Amino acid sequence: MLSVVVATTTDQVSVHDLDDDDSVLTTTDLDAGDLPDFVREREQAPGAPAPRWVWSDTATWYPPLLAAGVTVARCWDLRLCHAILRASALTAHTSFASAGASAWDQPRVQTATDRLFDLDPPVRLDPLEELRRQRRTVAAALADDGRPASGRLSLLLAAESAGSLVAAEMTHAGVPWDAIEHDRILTALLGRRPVSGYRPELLEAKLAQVRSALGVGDVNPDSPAELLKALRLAGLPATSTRSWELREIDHPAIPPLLEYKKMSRLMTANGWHWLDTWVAGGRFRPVYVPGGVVTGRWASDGGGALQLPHQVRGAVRADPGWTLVVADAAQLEPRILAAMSGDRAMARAGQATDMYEGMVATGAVETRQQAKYGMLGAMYGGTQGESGRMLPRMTKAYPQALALVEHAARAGERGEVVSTWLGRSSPRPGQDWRLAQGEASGEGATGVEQDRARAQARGWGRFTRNFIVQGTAAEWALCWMALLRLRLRDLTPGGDVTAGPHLAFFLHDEVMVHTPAHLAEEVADIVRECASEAGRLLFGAADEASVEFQVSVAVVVSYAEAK
DNA sequence: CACGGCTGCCAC
DNA sequence: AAACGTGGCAGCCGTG
Repeated sequence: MLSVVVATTTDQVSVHDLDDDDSVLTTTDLDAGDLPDFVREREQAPGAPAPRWVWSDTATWYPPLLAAGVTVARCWDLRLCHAILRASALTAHTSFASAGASAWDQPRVQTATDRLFDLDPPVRLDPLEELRRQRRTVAAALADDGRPASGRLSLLLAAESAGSLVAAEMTHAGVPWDAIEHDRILTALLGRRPVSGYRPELLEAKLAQVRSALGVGDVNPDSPAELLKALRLAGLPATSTRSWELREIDHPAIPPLLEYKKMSRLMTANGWHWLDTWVAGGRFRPVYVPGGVVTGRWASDGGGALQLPHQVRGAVRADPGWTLVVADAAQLEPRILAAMSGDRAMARAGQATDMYEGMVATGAVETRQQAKYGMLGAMYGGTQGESGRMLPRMTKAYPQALALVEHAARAGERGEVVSTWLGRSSPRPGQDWRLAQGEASGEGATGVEQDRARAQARGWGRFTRNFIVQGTAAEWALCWMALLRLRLRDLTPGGDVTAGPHLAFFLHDEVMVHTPAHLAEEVADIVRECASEAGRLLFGAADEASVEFQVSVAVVVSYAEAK
């Protein structure tokens, strides 16, 4: 059963219940403030299956429900699904793809005009019409070979929508954060918190070492230009102030400088100011942006949620009586490549707990390190170093897998679109790119222009090569979380997600569940089961040729203990 | 002085 | 070891 939520004015809502052909059975008009109770009743109605709530945008509708202690089992996020369907190669032949841009193509953030007229974007949209268009478009989806492809696309839209629920619920729950422990970490590494505008004691001392080793009194180490000048004046052969370059230089100023940079980075990115800004009431509440990355990965907005440095992970601590179940999908992208290419030799390696060891065991390479760099090179398009050297070995051992990524790279070099396993498609290259390609192939093009165009083409090829793997890995992760979320929900009494085990953090191929300690082992099993099930959901029933999606699970009090 | 480009480093 | 994908973010620095 689909229930479509429509904002009729800023404080009036209509809910349309639809039958199987999307015609309206009943309509209920409500004050917006009565929506949480209405949704709660529908979700908990005995005997009736919970509806799938269709709304313009989970990020707009769901947080107020969560704040009122109401959760929903399923939804359809029209804005996120719209974006997928507009760009997908599977629906490129439909009127949905060829129509001009509409309000549904706008980003979610309110425009100045919306605020001026006190209108939320959803008020000006017609979710019911949009739903019908999307359903028709999915039904018309066709694969490359002309066969119907609505199954995969439906799964993608469901997974994307489930992801939007997970994102809102995780922001609502927050990451359990021990501010006292965070302060302890900072104080141990940097010295006590200084008054603003000053450096903490240990950082200042480190800087004094740098200055004295360089024989300068006042260089500002935070200005790359000034620092580089000082380094060169002291006779160091530096061409930049990047740590990896400085590491190669043998000079007494280098070790303290590298330490200074590390300390300084910690203070500016995740220091006391970050703590003041982002942690409140023992929770870090990042804002996740589902679909925020072209490949389908999530982005984040504020707080740097997707780059939590290992240095501060000790501050992520379960509540008393609770524990963290941290699960990491092992070698996710190589496994994804094996599964989507149908490469049987690579799939065999992918049945091992450690896929890179599996590649060694099956004789493709000699060492785990070679396997790792070889795979990264294959997926990123590396040409240099160990990656480049391993490429012929990879191609020989795993011809089908390498052919798949090479094919994607060639398509990108020609400016064509590539798609993930479930049908999310890459953007087309920008106008500058196309212009450069056109000019380089025309008469009178200089060698420099041609070289630059070729370099740009190869660059876009590396993007599309990586897109199909990274994007499909993101789809697997969405399915993993969607399944996990529903299983955890069954263990949680009442409406509030934080009353029982719940997802607290997500990072591309890793999830964290905050759970009452006595349920930790049960949760760990569920996490593993959902990983396998996500593999079957995407790639079909398990057989001897299928990849096993292994996860390493740690039951810990502090995030620093995981991995 | 607001803004955007650049540098450098963090995560996967 | 160094350069090969996706991002966020702080601070610097030039520009209008």
